[in-house]
Amino acid sequence: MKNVSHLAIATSLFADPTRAKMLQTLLDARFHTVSELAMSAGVTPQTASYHLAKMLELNIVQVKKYGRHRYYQFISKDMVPIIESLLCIAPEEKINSLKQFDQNQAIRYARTCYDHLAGKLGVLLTDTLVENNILQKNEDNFILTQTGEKFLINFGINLQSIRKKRRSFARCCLDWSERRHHLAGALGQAILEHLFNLKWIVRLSNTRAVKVTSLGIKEFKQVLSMDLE
Amino acid sequence: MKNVSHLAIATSLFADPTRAKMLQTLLDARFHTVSELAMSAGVTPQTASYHLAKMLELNIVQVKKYGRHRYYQFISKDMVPIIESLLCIAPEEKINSLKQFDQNQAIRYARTCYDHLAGKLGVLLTDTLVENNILQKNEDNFILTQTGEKFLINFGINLQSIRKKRRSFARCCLDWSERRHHLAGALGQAILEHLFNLKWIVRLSNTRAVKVTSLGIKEFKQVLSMDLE
DNA sequence: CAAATTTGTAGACTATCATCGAAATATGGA
DNA sequence: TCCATATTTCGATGATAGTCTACAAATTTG
Repeated sequence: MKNVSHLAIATSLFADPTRAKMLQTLLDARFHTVSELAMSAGVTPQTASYHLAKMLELNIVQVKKYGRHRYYQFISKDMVPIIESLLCIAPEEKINSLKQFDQNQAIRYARTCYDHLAGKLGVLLTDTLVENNILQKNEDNFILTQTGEKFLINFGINLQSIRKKRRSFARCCLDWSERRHHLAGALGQAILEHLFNLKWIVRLSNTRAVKVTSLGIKEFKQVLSMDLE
Repeated sequence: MKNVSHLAIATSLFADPTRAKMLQTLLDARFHTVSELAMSAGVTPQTASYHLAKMLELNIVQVKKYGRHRYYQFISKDMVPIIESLLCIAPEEKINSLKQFDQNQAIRYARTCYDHLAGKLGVLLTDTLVENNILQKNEDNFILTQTGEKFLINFGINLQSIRKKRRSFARCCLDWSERRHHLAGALGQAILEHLFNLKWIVRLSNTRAVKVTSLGIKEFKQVLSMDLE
């Protein structure tokens, strides 16, 4: 290969449909085997292996070996906002089947954006926190109000340990499907984890979409006045 | 083309070395002709024309016609942080000639990041504004202090008109060459424009690198205590 | 009006990349 | 130890994209 612009090398990672599918699968922050990634991308394990070798070479995934299984995961969260912002400028995807439509709707409704909640639910939750004066929007960040501190402590969030983390506390993340901001950062991560622990939402297999449980529907309404029905 | 991931479509724009070069040229926010872009990318005008057609189709550039010249420019600033963040994950570029080394140094030293100042100088200026209590860093934003308001008004910045703009006021932008933040947003734009107007810095031909003038060296030192020698 | 310049289009060519089948390697289980 | 499973490697193949030459179209200049 000739002397090539490094921008092209970086983006060529995403510029193949198969790799793009695999990368979006990896956005659920879980470990995935070669076979799983092959299935989700609709290619053979040989093809998946070829692509994973490329991503290893360019240091965007890491691999852990357990017996004959290889578990792949993103090396760093830095990829996440890049991928989300690339999705913001991506053209609309054509839907060719009912299954694809359902999957698309599910992803748009509620998904993990690596370690925080995104989609319609993520944006609605963020809006609700702002409307209830728990958070205040300030350009590309959210500020936690005093009212909000009380509420979150009461809700079960350990603010002290979150504040110790060396990362953005309450960052805005531009939601590609809603084209508005949802809450990211350490607080976004803590809230997502807490929602899983409370079982208001659950993970699904083979997708980074998440499902609101019956309990969740009830509790979102009771605790946050969010009507999800 | 088969049913393709929209992420791949979006990123394929950047994933070709020629297009990547053209896009980085366009990052200087100026209009460029087909011939200019062809030259900066090292291809024939026909090849440049082919690539520009693709970018037009995917709505990232706009074209204005004046006689037989076609002037291309980015449609939106939204591409800029995406490109900068992609450059953050890009591998280091190999330097094969002294000229390339000089160009690389110039770009790293001081460049326009579409409409604000980036590079070593951009980060140093930002640091200086923070150290002198003109700005305060707050996660992904800067806050203008009262001291800072007085300073900037005195410096010749029209804060009132900037505040009216519907965009981020003083956003952080991650500098790919320094791997630290420089000031972006409406304030970043105003300061860059003002530095051009004061002739402390000047644009160069065929590059988005900017040059600090002799006057600029003097004034940066006198007004901001920045030693650029 | 002819020549020059800029840009776009068509077609051919080349290089590169992604794919899979077959086979090899590594590991686990019976 | 043999068989099964997961993954990687190799080689072949086909598809696609980017390139340039040649030419056409639009506009400007002399």
